Amino acid sequence: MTTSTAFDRLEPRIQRWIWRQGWTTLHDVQERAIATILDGKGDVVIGAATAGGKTEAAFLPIVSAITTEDGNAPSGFEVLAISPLKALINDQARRLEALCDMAGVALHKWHGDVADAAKRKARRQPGGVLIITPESLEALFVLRGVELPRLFAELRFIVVDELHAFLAGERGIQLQSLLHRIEVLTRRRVKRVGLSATLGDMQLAAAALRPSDPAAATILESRSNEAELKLQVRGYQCSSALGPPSDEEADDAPQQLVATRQAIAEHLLKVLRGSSNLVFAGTRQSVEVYSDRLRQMCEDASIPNEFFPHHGSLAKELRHDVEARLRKGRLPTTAVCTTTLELGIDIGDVESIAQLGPPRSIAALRQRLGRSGRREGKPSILRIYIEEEPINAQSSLLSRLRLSTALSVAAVRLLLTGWCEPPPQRALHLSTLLHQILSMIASLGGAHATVLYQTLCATGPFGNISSSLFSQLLRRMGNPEVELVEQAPDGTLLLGREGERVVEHYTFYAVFETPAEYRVVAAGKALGTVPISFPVRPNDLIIFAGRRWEVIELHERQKVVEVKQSRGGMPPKFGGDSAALHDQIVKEMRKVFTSTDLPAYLDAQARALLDEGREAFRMVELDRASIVADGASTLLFPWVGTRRMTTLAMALTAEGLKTRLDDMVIIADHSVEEVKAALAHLSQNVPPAPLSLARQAANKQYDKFDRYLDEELLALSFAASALSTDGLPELAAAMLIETNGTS
DNA sequence: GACCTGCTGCGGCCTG
Repeated sequence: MTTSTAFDRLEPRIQRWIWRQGWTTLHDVQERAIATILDGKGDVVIGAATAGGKTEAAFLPIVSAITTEDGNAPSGFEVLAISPLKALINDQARRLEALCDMAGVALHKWHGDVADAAKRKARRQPGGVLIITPESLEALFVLRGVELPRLFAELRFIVVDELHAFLAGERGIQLQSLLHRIEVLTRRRVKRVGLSATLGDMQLAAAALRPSDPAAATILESRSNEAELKLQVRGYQCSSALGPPSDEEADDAPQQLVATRQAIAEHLLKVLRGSSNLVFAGTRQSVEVYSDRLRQMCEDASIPNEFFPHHGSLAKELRHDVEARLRKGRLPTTAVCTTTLELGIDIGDVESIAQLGPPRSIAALRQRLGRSGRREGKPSILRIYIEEEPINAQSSLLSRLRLSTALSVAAVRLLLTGWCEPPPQRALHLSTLLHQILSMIASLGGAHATVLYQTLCATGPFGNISSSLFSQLLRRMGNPEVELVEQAPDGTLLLGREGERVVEHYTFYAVFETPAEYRVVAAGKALGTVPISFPVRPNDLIIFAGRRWEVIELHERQKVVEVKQSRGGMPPKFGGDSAALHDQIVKEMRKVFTSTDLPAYLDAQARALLDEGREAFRMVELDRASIVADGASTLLFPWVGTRRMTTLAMALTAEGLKTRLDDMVIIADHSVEEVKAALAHLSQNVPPAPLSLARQAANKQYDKFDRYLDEELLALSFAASALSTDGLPELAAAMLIETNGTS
């Protein structure tokens, strides 16, 4: 440690803690973070891989700074640390305990599972570090508004863990709003430190950390070398003659799909057995199918099972068992999982990653890849498995294009260039703004409209809300049909009847919606939850938690499904929205089709599939045309992402066409000539306003509090978040030119 | 045809 000047600047007790860890050097990013956090005035973003020492990089200097400040017991929290998961708070607290202890700094964890007594104690004697979820912080604002100025009077640092998890979505805006409201009540700017995975442009992380002044942040990225990448894309296209389909699935899935899954499962068993791995299956249903199949195969071969399911609808205990087994690393363990194992939960290093089905987000793919090859000298291993259906002369063009194969190749090409999606463009977030208005009124015991606007919009994170739109929203909230707020004679806004009902319920604090569910219980033990929308009746057979069950009883009132072990069954359908594709990925797919190289990372079957796709692409001259007749309908290939596809389809609808949307294609129930006429009109005119397109869309309720908005507010919200008419005439024109160019 | 996250106060009962 003799060469480290950063080390010398730490408080002696912190230095002693470092010695005690047996560390001989500090990571490069830790060295730089110590200097930057102790010196600088501004914010800091620390970017490093999972387990890259980010937590220590932030907390060594921060704890050092608050110990040296004064010897007296503080009368308020000095550090506010926000984390997106309860499990991460527990991990974090475990890692920081000894450090804080040694430095004489208090450490309080605070989330829904923390005992009431500990929370009361923290409120009575606030000090040191508070680690908390956004929802629990929200609850503090709503329930303890009067105490907050005292609790945060001595605040010196705000740390946001897993900052990248807050980049998109309502939860991120909620967090920005809460942090801003803290600075409003303490009347000073508090230094923010964000800890993030290194994904794409780190300036975007700085903007999420402090939207009002991203330039004030210093960005520190870990310089650690990335591991070598070993990569394979494996194609599967089985006819029904191959593989023994399991009898139970045969009713639901086509025979060849069952055979394909069998072939993929056999390969997974062969290459993954004996080591620890993660298999990202894409959907919870697919997790259930594969983990059940793999367990069955182990049993049939009389070998111990190493394959376990992990997804958000499984009971906490079951998930913890899998995480602990991976972390301990004594037994070979493969988790078949959804995005639940993408975030920084400590599961140690794994040998390889498998991705079932084409990746739809490069950011997520990079995040997954970061889970393997972390040990010195070990490569990252990624296998992508693709299913395509058998084709014949009658098959549709969309099947013959082998879109899953092309998408996988496009994703790998982008992964290798280092590109990844930026977070989606800023939306209006009216649902969360409505929530924050209610929260502020509850917290302050009433507030004037100008204070709300000033705090949340003029200086806060809802900066793209005009004062007239804000008034429109407030009027709606005060509408006698809605009754969220009412106005006192002096103009102060108070909670209305419905407002009180909503705010007083404990479900108020989270800004995201969760569907109603049944709990699944076997012999008194919780297995997890299934959506209410999934029909279950007594005697039904289901696959759940990687095993097979029979439903004994359905307790409708308690929302409990009782099951017992059984044979056979179907996995539940969990539902969900479809994922959006970014422009860049679809653009890259077109390049994959028009180029001729066969990358070495494709196996023989995947090469054959890619060849077939390219052949189909050339046959209909998609390299020169974007509009293809397909029976009575016409297919449009704009080669743009979901957002611009949606906009184009809605613009065509406004031109009087009947259209449907697929991933890569718009299907119009019209002749090529009619489609061309509509495109020509779009290309020659000022694009329609997104709002007027949005007004014709059905089902615009997406977010938790959208149910309180009227049609016009919903249309505004939908237009801002789902549509983009930028370059629409040019897109229409380009599609026509290419098409006409062929004649 | 995708995924994930989170939550308070209080009444009632049991144990030492």
